Amino acid sequence: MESNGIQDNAAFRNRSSTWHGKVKLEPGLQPVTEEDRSKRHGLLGRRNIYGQQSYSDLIIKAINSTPDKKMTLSQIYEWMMVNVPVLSNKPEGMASWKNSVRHNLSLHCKFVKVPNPSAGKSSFWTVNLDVKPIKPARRRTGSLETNKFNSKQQRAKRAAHNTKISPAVYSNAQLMETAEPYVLPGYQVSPVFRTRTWSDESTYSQPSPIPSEEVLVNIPNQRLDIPMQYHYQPLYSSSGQISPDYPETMRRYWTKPSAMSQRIHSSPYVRDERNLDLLSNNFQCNVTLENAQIDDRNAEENPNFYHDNDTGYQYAMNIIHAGVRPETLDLVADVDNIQVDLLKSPLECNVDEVINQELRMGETIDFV
DNA sequence: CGACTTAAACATC
DNA sequence: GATGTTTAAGTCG
Ligand SMILES: [Mg+2]
Repeated sequence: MESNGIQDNAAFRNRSSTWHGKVKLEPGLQPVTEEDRSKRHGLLGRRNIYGQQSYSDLIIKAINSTPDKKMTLSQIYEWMMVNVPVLSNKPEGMASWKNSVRHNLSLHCKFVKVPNPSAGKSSFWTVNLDVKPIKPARRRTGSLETNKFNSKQQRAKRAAHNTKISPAVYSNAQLMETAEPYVLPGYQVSPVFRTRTWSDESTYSQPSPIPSEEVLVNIPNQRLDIPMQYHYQPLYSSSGQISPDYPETMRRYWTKPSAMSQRIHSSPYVRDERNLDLLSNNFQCNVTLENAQIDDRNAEENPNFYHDNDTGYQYAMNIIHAGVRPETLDLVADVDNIQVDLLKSPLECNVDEVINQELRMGETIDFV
C-alpha cells in the first residue's frame, strides 16, 4: 500500500517478491552479483529471442503432448520434470515452480479445468486458445480522455474476467470475433453458399451438416467417461438443387432437430468421403447424466451403449453450424442464434476435393 | 503499463 | 497434503 512504508523496506519484507537471496536484505553487506541478477529472473531464466519459454508456454506443450489434450496437475508436474532441464534436477517436494504452475493454470483463462470422472482424482486441465483475455481499451492517440480508460476498477474487472471464464459468458458476437474457425471432422464445407464477401477472393461458405453416408460418431464424453455413439441415417438432397434460403432453413433446423426430416430435402450438402470413419475423429460433447440413457436396442450385446435422446446430435449440429470448436461453443451464451458469417475468418472449403467427389458421384457441377 | 515470475494466504477436497 | 484461487510484490521491455 504505502510505497514509503515499512513494506517498502526489503529488510522487513515478509512476503512475496521475486527477489532472491539476502543480497538486498542486508543493506550494504554485499553487492548484487551477476548470479543474483540472473536468479532474479526465475528458474526458467530470462526470456529472449533465443529462448526460454514461459510457464504458460510449457503447460500448453505439456497438455498438447497427450492424445486427449488434457492432463492432471501431477501429470503436468511429471512432464515438466522430464522436459524442462532446469527443473529436472530439482529435488522432489513442493517446489516453487510447482506453485508457479498452479498459479498459471488458475490465472490464465485459456487453461480450463474439466472434471475428472475417475473417483478421487483431480481435474483435467485443457487448453482453449479461443478463450482470450480482455485487453484494455486502446487509448486514442490524440484523446484527452486519458484516465477514463484503464481505471483501477476496470483493470480489476478485466482481471476477474480473465482469470476465470465461467460458462456462457461470451456474447455471440464476442465469440465469433476471436474464435478459430473449426469444421467438424467428417463434414465438408459447401462452396455454394457464400454468406459473406471476404477480403480475399477464395471461396468460402458454411458447413453442411449432412454426412454423405451412414456413419457412427463416437463421442467420448469427458465428463461422464462414457463413449457416446450416434447413429446417423444417410440423408440425401433430392437433386443437387440448392435452396436459396439455406441459412435460415438450417437455423430453424438446428434449433428444432425433430423437424429435420421435413426440411432436409431443401438443404444442400457436399459429400466428404475422406473422413467417413468418424470413429477416429472424436470430438467432445457435453452430455449430462440426466439425459444419458442405456440404449435398449443394443443393451444385450453392449451394455455400455448409451444414447442421450439426441442432445448429442443436436450438439454436433450446433458445432457444425457455429463453425467453432466444441469447447468454445460451451462458452457462448446464445447457442441457437450463432451467425457463422460473423467468424473472424472464413471456414475453408476444399474445392478440389468437392469437385472430385461430385465427379465421382456422376453429378454435374453447376456451381463455380 | 503489460507480461511475466515468485511468494504466500486462503479455501476446498 | 494436494489442488486451486487470489492477492501481492517484484523485474523487464
Ligand atoms: Mg484458468
